[in-house]
Amino acid sequence: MKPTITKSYLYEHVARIGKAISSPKRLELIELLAQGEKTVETLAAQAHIDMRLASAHLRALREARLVETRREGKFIHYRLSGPDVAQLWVNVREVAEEHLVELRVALDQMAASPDSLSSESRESLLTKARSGDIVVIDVRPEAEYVAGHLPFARSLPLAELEKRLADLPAGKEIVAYCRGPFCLMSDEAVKLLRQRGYTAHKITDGVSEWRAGGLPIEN
Amino acid sequence: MKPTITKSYLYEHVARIGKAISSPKRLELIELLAQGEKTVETLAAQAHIDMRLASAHLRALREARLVETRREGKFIHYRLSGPDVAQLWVNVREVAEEHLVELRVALDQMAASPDSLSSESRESLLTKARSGDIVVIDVRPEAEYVAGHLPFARSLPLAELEKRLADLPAGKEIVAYCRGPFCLMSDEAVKLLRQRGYTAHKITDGVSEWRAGGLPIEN
DNA sequence: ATTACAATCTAACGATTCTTGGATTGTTTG
DNA sequence: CAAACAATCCAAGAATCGTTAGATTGTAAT
Repeated sequence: MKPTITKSYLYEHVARIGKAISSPKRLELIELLAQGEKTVETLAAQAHIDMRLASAHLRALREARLVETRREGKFIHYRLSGPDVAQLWVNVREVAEEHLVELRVALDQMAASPDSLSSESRESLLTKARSGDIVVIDVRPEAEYVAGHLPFARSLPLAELEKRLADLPAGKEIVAYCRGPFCLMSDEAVKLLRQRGYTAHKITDGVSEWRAGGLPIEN
Repeated sequence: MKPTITKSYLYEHVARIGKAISSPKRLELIELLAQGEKTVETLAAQAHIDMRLASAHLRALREARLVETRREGKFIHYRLSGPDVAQLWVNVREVAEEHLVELRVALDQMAASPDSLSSESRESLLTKARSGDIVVIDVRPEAEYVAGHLPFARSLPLAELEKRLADLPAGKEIVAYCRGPFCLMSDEAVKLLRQRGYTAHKITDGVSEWRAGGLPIEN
């Protein structure tokens, strides 16, 4: 039996996307997947949830066609079904930041600790990084760096930062970034670097925000 | 008692936006409000739902801060809280069209009846309208035209089209538009015009899509 | 004041959704 | 074949959501 094509039939399908992004856990999974393809296990670990719960949420995302899967041995790798999905996540988050006061104060409160370079434009950061004036470090897990990173950035995962401090030039200004405005890894990195006498800042942009701004991503 | 600022607290707020757009009815209301501010009564009528149900859905949208209200006598006018909300609607709909096959076939089936100028670019349409090669008509209710319309378009609501046919130049090509890809008013207008011997086409763009494409809106 | 009417509020039912626990499938390795 | 393990499936209780009906609020007109 064919579905009757009414107006409400069309809206129902769009609402499937809305339902998919109506759960905090699923949004977190989408943000994690925006950093690159991951297995259910790593997704569950990084979102701090049970693997069975992660699987259930991923099922919902897959039914809304926002994610796709690929089997490799006994692992199943999930990925976003397109760059537009990461773009949608950024878009929804920006609308939330614009209109929900509670969210804005929470973000301000977070950003208060290590001052971020919010004033700095993306382009000027790019030219400074190109010229070598600053060193841009990607503090996410290395796998995410490999999947795509900001131009001129080098990988220096937060977990290894302490033992790999020697890799960093002494005098230069360090700029750290991670998964985006909701991610705290760059804050921790900046805190650590300042304790060791470095001049360090963070930017709130992640790869998705950078790409949404129309700027290039290296691979 | 202050809310604890955890990661999940942030995602919960973004999910409020997701929840707001997870209902077909609410999406339809958002699309209607994207055409301009409206009272609860007109919203209920145009969405073909009970006023009390419309009120309940509008309440949900207001709690997610996607709409705002203004009282005028015994009427309460609702409007989107910003242009970014209309943009979000377009964005979500585009993601749905991209990934949900059922939606795409339904749209194709609809667009089959009066062939649309999908091939035509927005810019070339704009230049043809400016030069007077074609006549662009806005077949939405006049109030929506007043709230904002495509450049060089004239208002010719579907309800009045039949008695105001004399307003249209005989030889020229007519291009009709309405609220967007989900709206059928332009299809009906084209059907009527062709029956009367006019050369008529439709474009699926509405004001929101036009604006999302970076093009100007007159007022 | 009384009436009319737009809009909201309250209550309640059925239908979903979220989450957890236990069982099951599918693949690799010994 | 058996054991180990990633991932899914299934079932069930708690919580939330969508919808309808009736009652209520607030403003304007008579």
